[in-house]
Amino acid sequence: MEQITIKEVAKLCGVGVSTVSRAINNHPDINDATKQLVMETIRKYNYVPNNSARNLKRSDSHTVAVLIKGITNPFFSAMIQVFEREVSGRKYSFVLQHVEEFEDEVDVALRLEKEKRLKGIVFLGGLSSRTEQKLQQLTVPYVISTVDSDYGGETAMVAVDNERESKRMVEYLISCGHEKIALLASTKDDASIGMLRHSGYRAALEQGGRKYDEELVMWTEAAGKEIYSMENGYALTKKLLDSGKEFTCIYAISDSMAIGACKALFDAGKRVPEDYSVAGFDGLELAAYYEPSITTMRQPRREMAEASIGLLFDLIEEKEVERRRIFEAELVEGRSTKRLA
Amino acid sequence: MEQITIKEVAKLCGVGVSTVSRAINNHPDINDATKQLVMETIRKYNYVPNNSARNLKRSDSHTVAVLIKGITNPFFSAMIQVFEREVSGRKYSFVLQHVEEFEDEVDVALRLEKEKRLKGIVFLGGLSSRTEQKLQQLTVPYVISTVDSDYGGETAMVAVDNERESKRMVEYLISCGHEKIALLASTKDDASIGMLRHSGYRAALEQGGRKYDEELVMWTEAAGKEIYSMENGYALTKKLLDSGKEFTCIYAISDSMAIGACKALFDAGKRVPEDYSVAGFDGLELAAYYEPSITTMRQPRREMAEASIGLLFDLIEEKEVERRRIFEAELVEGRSTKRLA
DNA sequence: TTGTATGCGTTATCAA
DNA sequence: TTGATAACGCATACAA
Repeated sequence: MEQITIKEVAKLCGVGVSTVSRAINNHPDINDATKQLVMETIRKYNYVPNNSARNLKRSDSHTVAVLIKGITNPFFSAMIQVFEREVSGRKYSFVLQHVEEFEDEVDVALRLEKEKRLKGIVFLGGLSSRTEQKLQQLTVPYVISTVDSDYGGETAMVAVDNERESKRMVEYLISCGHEKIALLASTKDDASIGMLRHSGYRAALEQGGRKYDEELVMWTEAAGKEIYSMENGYALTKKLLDSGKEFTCIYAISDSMAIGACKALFDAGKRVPEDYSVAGFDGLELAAYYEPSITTMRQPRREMAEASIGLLFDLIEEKEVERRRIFEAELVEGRSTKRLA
Repeated sequence: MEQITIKEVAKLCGVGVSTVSRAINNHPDINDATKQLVMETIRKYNYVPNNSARNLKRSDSHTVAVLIKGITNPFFSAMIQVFEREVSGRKYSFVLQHVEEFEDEVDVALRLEKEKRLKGIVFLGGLSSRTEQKLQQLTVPYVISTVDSDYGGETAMVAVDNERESKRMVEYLISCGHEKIALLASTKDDASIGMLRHSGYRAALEQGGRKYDEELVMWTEAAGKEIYSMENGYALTKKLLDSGKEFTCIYAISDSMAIGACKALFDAGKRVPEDYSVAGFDGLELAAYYEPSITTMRQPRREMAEASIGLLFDLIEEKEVERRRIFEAELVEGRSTKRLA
C-alpha cells in the first residue's frame, strides 16, 4: 500500500494541491462540485493527510494537551473523560499525553508545544520537581491541576487545599473520639500533596490538644514503588501492626492505601471498624464499593477537571481571572470508621 | 520567549545547520569540539528540535505505538509499564495513544502511522468494530492484544482463550455444587470478549448437564455506560435480586462487575459467600484486596504485554513466527465463593 | 473559484 | 570534518 500524498490526490482529480487542501480543511471558497470530487477520490484512495506536515505549516493548531504522569492512577480516570468533553466542546483538539516515570513533564511539554503548536497545557497531578525555570520557557498558558503546592506567584492552578482538608479529616477522626491516629504517609522527602496532607494531620492533632507522635507516622520508604497504592497501604499497615504501637485509627493519605490497610487488618484477624477505624482521602468510587465503605475526603474531580479547562481557556483568551481555583472537599462518612464510646 | 530554530543555533555557533543536526543526532562524523560547542549553545538557548519537522523528514523513526481505547480501564494499568520497559529496552521510542470513545482506533492508527512514521502498532483491548478492510491500509505490522476475537486468518494476536477460560471458571463453580449460576454479561450485541465469556458460560452449563437459563443471564442494557464497571455490576445484581429468580452464585465477566455485585448483595443484607457466591474474571489486583477476596480467572497481563511487544518486533524484523499467542489464565480461588454442602 | 510558488524546520545528499 | 542545498508534505499568499 503506497503512501499517497496531497499531490497525487490533486493529480488524480486534475486540480491543484491548494484545491485539495481547501477541500480537506473546509475552506469556504471552493466550488461544491470540485469539493465532492476531491473528497470522493480521497476516500477511494484512502488518503490520510500527514499530521507532521500540517503541524509544521500551521501557525494556530487549536489544540490543547493534558499531561499526566501516572496515567494509570484511578484518581485521574474520571477526569479524563471530562477533559475530552470540555475541550472538544470548545472546538479544540485534545491530546492526552502520558509522561513516563523517568521523564520530566516540562521537557515533554516543551517538545509537544513545538511539535503540535499547542495553545495550552494542563499538568495533571502537578510537577514532580521544581522546574520553575524551565516552566518559563513555555510560551503558552498552562494550568497545574489537582496539586496545590506552591509553584510561585502567578502559576495557574486548580486543586483542593490539601493541607486544610487533611486537617479536617483528622479533626473529624478526633471528634469521633480517636486519640491515637496512625498516619500512612508518603516519602519523607515528598514536597507535594503527600507532605501537605501530613501537615494537615499534624496540625489537627496539635491544635486538637493531641500529641503528634512520630512513631505513629508510617513513612513510605522505597521511592521505587507506587506510593498511593493498595500494596503500599498494605505494607505500611503490616509494619505498623508489627511495631506493636497502640492506636485505634489509621488515616491513609489515599483511598487506595486505606483499602490496603483494611486488607492488612483483615489478614491479621482484625475487624474494621470494630477493632480499628480506617479513613482515606480522595473519594474514589472504589471507596464506596469497598466493604466496609471507606470514610474519605471526596475531591470534586469532575468539577476540578472542568475548572482546569475553563481556566486554561480563560488564559488562552487572555481574560483577567483569578489564577488559583481552590475547591472544597467533602467529608464522606463511610462505615470504616466508628465513634469510640 | 522566542521559538529558536536549528538555523539560529547554527548562526550562533558560526557553523552550518547540518553540523548542528549532526550534533543533535549523535552522528559519528563530527569533531568533538564543535559538538561540545553546539550542545552548549543548545542548552544555553533552550533549543528544542521541532518533532513535526523531524518526523516529516525522517524515514525510519524507530517508534512503536500502543493504542488504547479506555485507558482508564484498570485492567490495562499494569500492562502499560511493561510496554514502556519492553519498547525502550529495544532502543525504540514508545507512544501511548489514547483513543477517544467515539473514535475509530484504526483511523487513529492510520493517522499516527503517517505522522510519526511508526514501525509497528499494538491495539490494546482489541478493535471495537470490524474494520478489517481498513486494517489492510496499515503498512506496518500490528498486534491485537488481550482480545481473541476472530479477526481473520493472519492477524497477529496475543490473548487468553476467553471462551475456554470462562468455561473453566463455570466448571469450577459447578464443581463447587452450584446449580443456578447467574451471569452478569455484556450487551447482547457484543461481538468481543463479552460474548466469548458468555459462550464459555453456556458451554460449561450445557456440557455439565445443567440447564442454560436465559433468565439468569443479566445483559447490560444501555451501551452508554461502561460495561465492565463496578457500577454496572451493582445495577445488574440489583436487577437480578429484584427479579426474584433463585440462584446461589453470581459469575460476573469482570472483576469490577463482581465487586459491584458484592456491594449490591451487601446492601441487600446478604453475605458473601455465605448466602451467595460471587466470581469474577481478569485477576485484577483489586480482586485480591477486596473483602472477601474475589474468586477470579487471572490473565497473565504482564506476560501478555511482554509477548505483544515481542511478537510485534518479530514481525518488524520479518521473522517467521506463530502469529497467535494464546496464554493460559489461572483460576484464583478467593473467599467470595464457597462449596455447597 | 482555482493554480503556482514559497516556506514551515528538519535531515540527508553531495561536494568541498 | 564541514556547509550548501534539496527534499519531506502540507497550507497559504498571491496571481490568475
